[in-house]
Order: sequence, then structure tokens, then C-alpha cells
Amino acid sequence: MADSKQFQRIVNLSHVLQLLRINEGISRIEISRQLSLDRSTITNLVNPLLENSIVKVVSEGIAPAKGGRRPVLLGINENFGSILGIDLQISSYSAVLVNLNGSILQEWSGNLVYSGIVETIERLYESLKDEIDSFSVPIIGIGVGIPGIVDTEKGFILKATSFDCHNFNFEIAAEGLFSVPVLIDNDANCCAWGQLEKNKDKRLQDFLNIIWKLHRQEGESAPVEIEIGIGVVLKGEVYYGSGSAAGELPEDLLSREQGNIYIKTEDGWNIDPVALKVYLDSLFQYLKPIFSVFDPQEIIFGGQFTHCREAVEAILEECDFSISFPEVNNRDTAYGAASMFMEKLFQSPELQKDSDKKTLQWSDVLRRYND
Amino acid sequence: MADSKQFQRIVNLSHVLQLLRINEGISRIEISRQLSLDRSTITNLVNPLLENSIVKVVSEGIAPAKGGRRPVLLGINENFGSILGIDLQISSYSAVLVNLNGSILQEWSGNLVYSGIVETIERLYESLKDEIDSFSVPIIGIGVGIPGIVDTEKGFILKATSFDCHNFNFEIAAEGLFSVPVLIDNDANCCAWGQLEKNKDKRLQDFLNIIWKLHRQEGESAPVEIEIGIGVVLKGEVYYGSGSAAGELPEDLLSREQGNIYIKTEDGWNIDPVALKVYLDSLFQYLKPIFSVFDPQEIIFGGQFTHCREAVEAILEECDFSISFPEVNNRDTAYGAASMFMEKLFQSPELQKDSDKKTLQWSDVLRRYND
DNA sequence: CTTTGTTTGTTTATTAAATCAACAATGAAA
DNA sequence: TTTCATTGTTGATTTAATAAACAAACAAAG
Repeated sequence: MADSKQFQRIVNLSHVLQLLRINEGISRIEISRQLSLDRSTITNLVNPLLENSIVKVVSEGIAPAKGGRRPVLLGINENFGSILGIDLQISSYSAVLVNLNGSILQEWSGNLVYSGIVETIERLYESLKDEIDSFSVPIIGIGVGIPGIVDTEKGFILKATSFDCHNFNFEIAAEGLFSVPVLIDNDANCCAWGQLEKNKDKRLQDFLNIIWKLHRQEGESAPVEIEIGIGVVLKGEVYYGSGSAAGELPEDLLSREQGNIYIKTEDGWNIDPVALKVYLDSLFQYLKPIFSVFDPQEIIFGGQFTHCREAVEAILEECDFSISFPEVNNRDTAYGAASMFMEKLFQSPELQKDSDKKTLQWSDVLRRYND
Repeated sequence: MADSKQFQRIVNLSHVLQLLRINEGISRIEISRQLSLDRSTITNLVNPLLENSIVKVVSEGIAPAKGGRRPVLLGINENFGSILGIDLQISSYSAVLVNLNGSILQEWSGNLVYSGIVETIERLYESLKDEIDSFSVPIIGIGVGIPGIVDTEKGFILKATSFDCHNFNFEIAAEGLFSVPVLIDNDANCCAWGQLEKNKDKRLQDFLNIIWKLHRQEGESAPVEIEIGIGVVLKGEVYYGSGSAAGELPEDLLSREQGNIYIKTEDGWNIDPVALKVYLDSLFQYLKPIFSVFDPQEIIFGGQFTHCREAVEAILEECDFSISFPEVNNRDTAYGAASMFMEKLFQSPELQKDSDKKTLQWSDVLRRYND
């Protein structure tokens, strides 16, 4: 080890990248001002990034009011690489391919036959590989979201009941099987990473992202299994807790209160407003203290919550939490899984020094270029 | 600004100090190993600390098993300075003077007549000054804990109902009135800082510290006002939330469920076990989801909870949270206020770079020595 | 008792990286 | 056209970390 001489540079580099990421088009001087670093320092940090085409020149800025040289606006080269995000369920998946500014290049979804978590992901990746490679943007990583408790840092699946998977060392099992790094995380956490990515310019740092997921889709049988997942974001990072189980609600709380929210009508399964109100009243009785204790900047409601926005707003009316209901769709988890990979790539390595926390390194990604 | 050249050194210095603090007696080489820094780097960092007598030689260690020079064990010089911690209530206070290893040098408590927060603290400090100065250990700072919502970083009291104090800039009001820095924080958070200090060698990093406080002490009238305060500690630091209100419970939740827990018997006010069970059952119904969502390493119960340990244990039996009931006494908050000051002094300044978070600096403390 | 090997800790030289200062390029406004 | 402000680069300087060599201290083997 003991290469702490380069540590300061790496920290500054990641700060520079963070700024480039959240400001599409920022000059070197503006970066130096925001980071309180010397102009020449930024020049020295940015130029290698330009040479490696991780950063590109976006445009010439307008000249300052009082005159002077026009700034050269820089930004992340979104076509440096793409990330595959996968939302893996027991019998279905959805996947998205995003570039480095978070734009979706392609999306997929479908059913699958589960045959072990590593094998299933591998098969899925193989089936998509040709299409992925047809883009001019080379893939640099894969993020996977699964329902279950996952230690993302260690690449360890602690509990994934629906996959019948317990205490499984995914990282070791996947070793060498993929040409790019693969990170795995809980699905609710992935959604939270996705929101962090979407709100990166708003500097939303502390929030709760609550999703209401149906485990059985509307079909012949009623969608009985309701899952409430909370993604906890503190100081701009998803918080995992001491046992990677942060955001989990007690099982008895979830199961006992669901009632028969869904009723069958001519046009399929619909929400019964009366049962819904009973359920939500009961649920938020428990959620409100959580909101208070976390004191979040914002509470984001996703998944099925968008279908009962008014009811939620009514319940939280007297509380003065800032709440929002973003547009949702069924690739949110997959998008979030890709965002998770990206956030970890751009994450500043400040704290990883003495802890055993292992962050993704650009060197892992650049290795491909050096071959 | 722009003295980021020294930043690395400051970070390393604070890491060294942290290690010295949690290991009473550690050699330079061991520090270098734990921080993955070169041996000579530690020598260069430690020697100025020794010269300033912030660090002292504790003892000669035993020689290594395979032979070799005996290590020189170093530790924080606990007599470098003392910190006054104050638990301020509307009509009473308690205070402790602690040295830098957290030992209590002196303690006080009594009633007081409130006359504005700054003035009250100032009067209290003046009345204790002679006794404080009688110790050979010079005072280097004051920490104050109050019931209310406080932005400690900014030194701003957002809401302290019992003091009738709202949106009050304590830092500016106290400017120049004290010979040492004064930091102010919420009382429940202070208790959490105190637990962090007490458990520093166990490396307890993520926990909830829940205290049950009585606002009116047992006396003529029943102690009706029960206050539950939660201190949230994440990654070795008290978490304040987006509005400094983290750890607060909704007011309606607290007030509606108290019942008549205290009943009058011949020997004063006592707890009614039946009413207690009803109250605790109701309370923990709301706390359990909070515990789940935080996924803490440990949950510490303080204050009046020690009087109903069995009841709490029974309620949490089926959950597998690690819980503990440390010895409590009525100077815990004052001790915690002092710990808060100390933790902030030793806190590693890693994150304070680009944020507006202002950490206490050793230079603030050393200023006294330079005069 | 001497030798050998190990470990702590310091000293000196080297190296990485940030700052500082000087300067070129550019453009607004007088 | 001149002046001044601003961006960005280049080269000298400074800070602080590492590397390497060495001194001191000590256990264990011969």
C-alpha cells in the first residue's frame, strides 16, 4: 500500500469529476473556484482526463461581462462508456443501457427462467451482448438490483428469499465470468440511487425514496404481495446500515395490514378506494415517525404510490414534509441499478482510506483501454 | 483560502489523533501500520504534537516477540486541557468538567434563574470559573446541551420552546463573551455524543441512543411530561438531518399515549407496571419500524428506561436488535455536551472541504497558548 | 558472551503534487 | 486604439509524503 502521496490527487480528481457531472458545461476556472484549488491545479487534473476522453469540450462559453477570454466549457464525455442496469426478478427482468450522462440508449424487458443468480445474469448479458456492442459506446460496467438484503461493498447477498439465496458470495462466484465489473444491490436502494442520479443537479443529498411494489403483476390472481421498500439517502449516498438491511420494514407490519386493496372489476384488478385509505392510514401511522426521525430534505414516493397521490398527500397534509411523486415506469429499478454503478464510479474516495470499504476505481474501467 | 496543500497533512494529523485517542498507548509504528503511512511520516506528524504537549509518552512497551527495540507508547495528554459540559434546563442545570480522556474532574448541579440563554450560560460559567481555574488543567472549551432543535454547525437555535427561544443566532450573540469556544447542541444528541465517547474503544459507529426524560422531576405534582429523545449516530457521527431535527418524534405520538404511568404511593411517585406496559407497547409499536429502517449496530436505552429494562427487553425479544442499558445518572447530558465538544475537536476534517460545515480547529484551542 | 536477526524510530535524499508568479490569448468597454 | 479583466498555460517554488539507510534496543541461538 502506502501510496498516500497520490491520495490527495485522487480525491481532487473525483471532486473535479463530480463537478463536471452535475454541471454540464463548466470552465476550469469555475472548477478551481468551487474547489478552492489553484487554476493550474485544475489544468493539470483535467488535461489527462481530456486525453483519455473521459472529459470533452462541450462548447465555448460566453465572455465575462467585463471582458476577458471566453471560458472553455467542459463536461463528461457521455460516450466514454455505457452501463447496463438490470432489474432481476425471479421470473422476469428489465434492463437498460445508459451512457454516462444518464441517457437511456436501449431498454429491454421480458420473462426468464431462473437458474442461479450468477448464471441467470450471465445468460441475460450474453443474450443482450450483441445489441449492446452494436452501439458505438463501449460497455464499462453492469449494475444489478434484486429484491433482498445485499452487502454491495463486499458483493455479498445476505438474504434473497425469492431467489432462495442466502449468504452467497456473488463477487467470488462472478469472478472472471464478466468482461466488466458487476455490482449488485437491493432493488429499493437501486431506485434511491436512480433518484440521486436524476436529482444530481438539484443537490438533493438527504432523502427517503419509498416505493410500493407489487410482487405478482395484475393477471389472473390478485396482486396480493405488496412490498414497501425504503431507500435511505444520507449525505448524498445510499445508507446501508450496519447489516446492509437499512430501509427494511418489519415483516409483520407489512403483511398484516394489506387488506383487499385490489378488487376485480370488468377491466381487471382495480384499487378499492376505501380499503386503500384504511391501508394507507395504517401504513403511514408507522412511516410518519420514521420521517420525523430522519428529518429528510424530501420524501419521494414511487411505484404504485403514484396511483394514490391524493390519498398520500391528504395523510401528510398537516406534516410539513416536502414530498414528491416523480414520473415512474417499470424500468426505474434497472435505471437505478445502472445509476448505482455510476455513482460508485464517481463517488469521492475520501472515506475509503482506513475503512475496508472498496470503491470502484477508474483504473478498473480504464484497464480495458490499456489492453 | 486555497491552502489545500496542507490539507492532506491535517487529515493525517486528525487520523493520528483519533488513533491516539481510542488506543491509550500506541506506538508510532503501529499508527503507521493502521493508517498505511510511512513510519517517518508519523514521526514528523507526532513530534510537533509532543512538543505542544498535546501528546505524551505513556510508557515503554514490551519488546516484540522476535526481539527488537521496545516501542514507545504514546497517548493523548489528558491534562492538555479540560472541557466544561453543561446540561441547561429552564430552571436547573448540571455541569461537568472533563479532561481529554473523558475523566470527570468536577461536577456541579443546581437551580438557576433563566435570563436569556447567553446570559444564563455566561453567569453560570462565571460562577464556576474560580473552581475551574483551580485545576492545573486549563479549560479549552465549553459544550452546552439544551432541549430544542439546534444547528450546531452554525451555532443557531432553531426552536427551544422551554426557553422561548426561536431562530436565535447563538454564535453571534456569544461572540467575544467567552474566553474559549462554546458549542451548543440538542440534549438528546449530546447524550449520543457521550455514548460515542464512552464506546470509542469498541468502535461503535452506527447506533441509536434513546433516552426517556422527565421534564418535571418527581415532587409534589406527577411527572407528567415525558420526553423521548433519539440520538442518531451514523458512521461515527451524530446525524442531524436536513433541518437539524433528526431524532425528533412527532409531537402527537408522544403526548397521546402516556397514560398515568406514575402513581402516588407512600414513598413518592412510582411507576405503575400495568400502565407502563400499555405505554411501552404503544411506544415500541412506532419505534420498531424505526429500528428496522436504521438497521443500527446497537440500540442504547438511557434515562428512565433503565427502570424498566425487563419490560423493554420483553418487547424486543423476538426482534434481533442488539440492545444495551448502560449505567445512567443525571449528569449524562452534561458529560455528553463535553463529549460533543471533544468529538468535534478530534473529528477528522475530511468532509469539511467543499461543504460549508465548519469544524472546530486545534488552532482555535492553541490560540490561548500562543498569546 | 557473542552473534544474528528483528523491530522501532530517526535522518537524509527523493519524489509527487499543489501553489505562486509571470505571461499569452481574448474580448468588453472607454 | 488603449485599457483592463478574465481564462488558461508554463515554469519555479514549496509542502509533505515516501524511500532508503542507519542507529538503538532486544530476543534467541550458538
